[in-house]
Amino acid sequence: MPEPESGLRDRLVAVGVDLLAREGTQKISLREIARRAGVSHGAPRRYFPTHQALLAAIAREGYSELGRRIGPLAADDGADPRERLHELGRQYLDFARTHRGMFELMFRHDLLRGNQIGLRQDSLEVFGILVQLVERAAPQRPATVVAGALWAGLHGIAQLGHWGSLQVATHTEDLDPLLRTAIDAHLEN
Amino acid sequence: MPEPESGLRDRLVAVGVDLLAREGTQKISLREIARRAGVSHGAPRRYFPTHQALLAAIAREGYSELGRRIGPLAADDGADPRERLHELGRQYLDFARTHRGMFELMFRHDLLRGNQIGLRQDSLEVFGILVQLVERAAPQRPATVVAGALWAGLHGIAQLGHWGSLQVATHTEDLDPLLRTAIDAHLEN
DNA sequence: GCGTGGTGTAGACAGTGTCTACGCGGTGTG
DNA sequence: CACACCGCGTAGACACTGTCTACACCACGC
Repeated sequence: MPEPESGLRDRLVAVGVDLLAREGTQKISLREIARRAGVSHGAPRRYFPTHQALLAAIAREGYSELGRRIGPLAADDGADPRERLHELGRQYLDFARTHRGMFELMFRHDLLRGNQIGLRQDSLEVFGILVQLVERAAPQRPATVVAGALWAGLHGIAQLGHWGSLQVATHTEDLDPLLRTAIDAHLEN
Repeated sequence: MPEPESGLRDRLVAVGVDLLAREGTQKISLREIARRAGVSHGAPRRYFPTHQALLAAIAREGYSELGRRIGPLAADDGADPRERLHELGRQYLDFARTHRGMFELMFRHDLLRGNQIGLRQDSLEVFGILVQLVERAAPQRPATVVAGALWAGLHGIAQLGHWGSLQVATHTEDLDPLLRTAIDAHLEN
């Protein structure tokens, strides 16, 4: 339940996030969100021109949460950068596992056609942290390319792993060996 | 237009594939497919208990097409297995680029809950080819794990790359450098 | 010749996203 | 003070969706 003291806009987003986490992707229809927020189905239109715009706003909350998780890992204390990357990967996979609906929503292609600016920029912020860590862990390699390939690997592990396709590779639910393999591969040379 | 001499079942699938390629993901509703096949909206129900079942059948055509593309690469003539892997990667990315709707459909999570057997097995067939090539290219490493990580990387590049998120890493539409980085990383050591 | 079953039609139903017209309560201005 | 305005939300319509059910039609076997 969202706190009652806020504008309807924020309440709709909060209800959407909650509903998405609790009941899954197919429940977050415009009308259902409005219903749970206690308003009529036309009300959201004051703040979001379309259903997709509301979904995009909900997805941004996901990026924000993800950034909150892995942001601190960019801090430049003395910790081993490679271990940091491992931790980032674990956080990424854990987020995808515990927030499946949100994770799916965050990378829905159709959400971005109308919302090029917001969502893509949010994801770039996350990507920036990855680049920083790669720069420190493997200074001799082109950081952005390696970080890109690494992110792709991470994302693929999350996507395919929680789908069940990779169980034949790992013979277990645990994706950590794959994560380790991917990170080691990209940092080795 | 599909050939007229076939059962309705096959025609529905063919129309769906065509419609998906031509007009995108949101156009392949049950009723629209039925309309384009020239039958009433209730007809598909004779062959597919639900809309998702029809979509799953359409997705299987995608796996079949993908297998047709990369299947020949498993042939054991004298070609360099690493170059073979490159070619496989290019085919994978090209397929994802030229069949975006289909690619998206093939990995939709909600399609698999009701169709655990079919779709997942199709994807495993593709995975098997990858494992064979990895075995030949890097015999000293655990093939299934490396192949899994590699597939994840490939898939992530396709997913994120065609989304635009990775343009900051490559500064171009060309995903080949990323592909090369990923393959080299996983085979090196 | 007559049931019978496979095949497709057609209508109903609840639900969806979008659009439009309408209220209602406050704020400011003449 | 009266009045117009305006932000905010309501309510109904519309076309569309997926699913369910009852109903024709037509070929086939008894």
